Amino acid sequence: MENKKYYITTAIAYTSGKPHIGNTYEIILADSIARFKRQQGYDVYFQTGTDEHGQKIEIKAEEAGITPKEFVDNTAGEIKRIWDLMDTSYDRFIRTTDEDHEAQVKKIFKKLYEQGDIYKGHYEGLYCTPCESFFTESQLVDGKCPDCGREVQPAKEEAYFFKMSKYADRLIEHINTHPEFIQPVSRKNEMMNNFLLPGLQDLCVSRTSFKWGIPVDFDDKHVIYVWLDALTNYITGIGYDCEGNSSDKFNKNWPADLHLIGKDIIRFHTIYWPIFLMALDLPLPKQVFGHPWLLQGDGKMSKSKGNVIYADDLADMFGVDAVRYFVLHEIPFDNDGVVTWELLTERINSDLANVLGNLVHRTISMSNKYFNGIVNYTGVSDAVDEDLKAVATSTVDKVCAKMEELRVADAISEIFTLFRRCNKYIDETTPWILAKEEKDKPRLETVLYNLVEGICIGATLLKSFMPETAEKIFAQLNTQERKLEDLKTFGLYPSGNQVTDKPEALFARLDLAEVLKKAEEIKAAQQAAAKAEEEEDGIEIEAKPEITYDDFMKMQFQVGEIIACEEVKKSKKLLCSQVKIGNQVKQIVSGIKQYYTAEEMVGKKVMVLVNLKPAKLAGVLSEGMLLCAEDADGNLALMTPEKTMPAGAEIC
RNA sequence: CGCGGGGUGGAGCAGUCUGGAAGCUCGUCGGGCUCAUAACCCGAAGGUCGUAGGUUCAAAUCCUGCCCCCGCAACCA
Repeated sequence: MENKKYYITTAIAYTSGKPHIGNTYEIILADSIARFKRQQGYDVYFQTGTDEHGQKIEIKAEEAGITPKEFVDNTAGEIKRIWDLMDTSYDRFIRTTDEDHEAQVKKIFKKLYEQGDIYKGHYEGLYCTPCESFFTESQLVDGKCPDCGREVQPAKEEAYFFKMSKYADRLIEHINTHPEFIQPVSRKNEMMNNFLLPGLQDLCVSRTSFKWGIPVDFDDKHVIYVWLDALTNYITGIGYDCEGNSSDKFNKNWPADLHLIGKDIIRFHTIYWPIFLMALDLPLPKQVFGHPWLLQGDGKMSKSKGNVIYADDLADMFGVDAVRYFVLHEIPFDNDGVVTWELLTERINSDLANVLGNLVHRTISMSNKYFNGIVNYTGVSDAVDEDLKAVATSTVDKVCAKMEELRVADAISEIFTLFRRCNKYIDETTPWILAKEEKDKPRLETVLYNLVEGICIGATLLKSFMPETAEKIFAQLNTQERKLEDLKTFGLYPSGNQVTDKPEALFARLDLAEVLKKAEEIKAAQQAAAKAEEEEDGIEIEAKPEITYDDFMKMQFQVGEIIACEEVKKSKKLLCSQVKIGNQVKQIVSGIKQYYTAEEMVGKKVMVLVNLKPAKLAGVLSEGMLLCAEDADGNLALMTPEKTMPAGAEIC
């Protein structure tokens, strides 16, 4: 009989830049699940890839002076390189610029249009012609364009929309009758209450504002906008054809068993994607798991802070399996995990070097020391053996149960419980004492045999999570992985087998000070690179339309003195200042809280745009604007007169 | 009242859905051991489970109010 199939996907990564360790987590998680399913005997198909279209890429490519295609070739290459480096066993790396994908997406779009699910409408809003942008009512400044300040006109841009509402009831029904569909379940209510029950809005599925995308084939002003392009990779990648000529691979693998995605895009995968599938008359994926994130210990990752952690840097320093272990272990199930150099070092030293590495090493060393590496089962057992055996043979079921719930971190913990049990067994049996008496040698042989056997069972289970390490263990023990069912039987290691005479440490212990020193070097290099990039390109200057001297003279700038300042409650960025300008005092709210404290503001002489129409910010009235210089990272510096000037002095 | 996540011994987390003796890893202290990567094993100290109420025979767990932290959104004049 053919093995049961299992189709698993990751989200496709957006090719706007190099993925950091948090992005890399997803592929490692998916790989572990895929490998484990294979170990369980499933016929697994594992797809990952890249999402390569969109305005952002068009802009980035232009900045870099290359074509969008060249740009995404670079980043997709980089992403694939990291996926490969992390030893991930995907079957296809799909790119949304792949020909087969593009061709099929066009056809799907056309089909949905022809059957009436997609209709031509228009995106309505207020349009600023010079800026070529739409704005909503709330974005306008004084009823004018927030970018250039000109008049805006009500305008319509032609766009295609997908009729979401048509399928909403069916989707609600499906979600209610398939509680396992959205994981973790806590997300289900969020989707229902926020989107489905209030009623779905039709989704805009085309754009005319940029070109870098798959053109709508019957209307080439339009390109197909992200979700219809990106989500469909899950079916186009395995050979779906909407004209009925789908491949065998598709027929076998669809529907997907698991879409593994970040928790930020659950909505797209549990609402839009199922609805697209319904429109195509295809079955829905069995499960969508929105995993939590791996976060940086010291604030958001940013290159200019130099705290971005990349998988390849980590792999260089610690090895691929150590990185895999860390990210898998650190993210329990539905809570975000944290990555810091300290935590990484702690986990590697404690779990990998001390518990696992040392166990394997000491066991092999003793086998060599006492029996020249020959591992014999002599049958001289003892009551203490029973608990070891019980733990060893029950681990497989525990691991399978955890994996069934996608609790990968817990599954790994179960395996390490076995390794810890083995270490304890050594203390219980004191092999070094047995070795002193010739009459105890048979018992000693069995003790070592039991240890080797326990390690083999653990290593087999470890293989999906740390493939390279498992192989190293098998090589050192001169054996191979087993089938999972065989792990319930204790004693399958061939008696009389010989282990290596040169055991090698699986993981070196790390010195935290040295790790931190290297981390500092990486940080410095990263900051230098970020700075160089900025200097090389200069700061992006977005040219505004030319203005006349009269236009300029309309603006009244004066020196103001901050005579009082307080934080605006309920706002992270706003400070509210009382500014003395000549004989009057104005209240001005500014988004500078992150750069200045209320106390240090007081007494400063600043440059003020005085005749700006008052507006409310976070509910507080603001009657002008404090002028600041701002760099690419958003750092601010107030403009102050270079020589002492009285409050109220005109700036011209 | 924008949305969401969180607050459990010094650190990082599990446990909360399905109330019923507060658990894991690290660290600290004490002990044991010497096969091993100063690793391993045992023991101990350390927690009003953010806070105030409520429901209950029983609350970390259910309900209500409040405080604090972190994302996102908004505001960044």
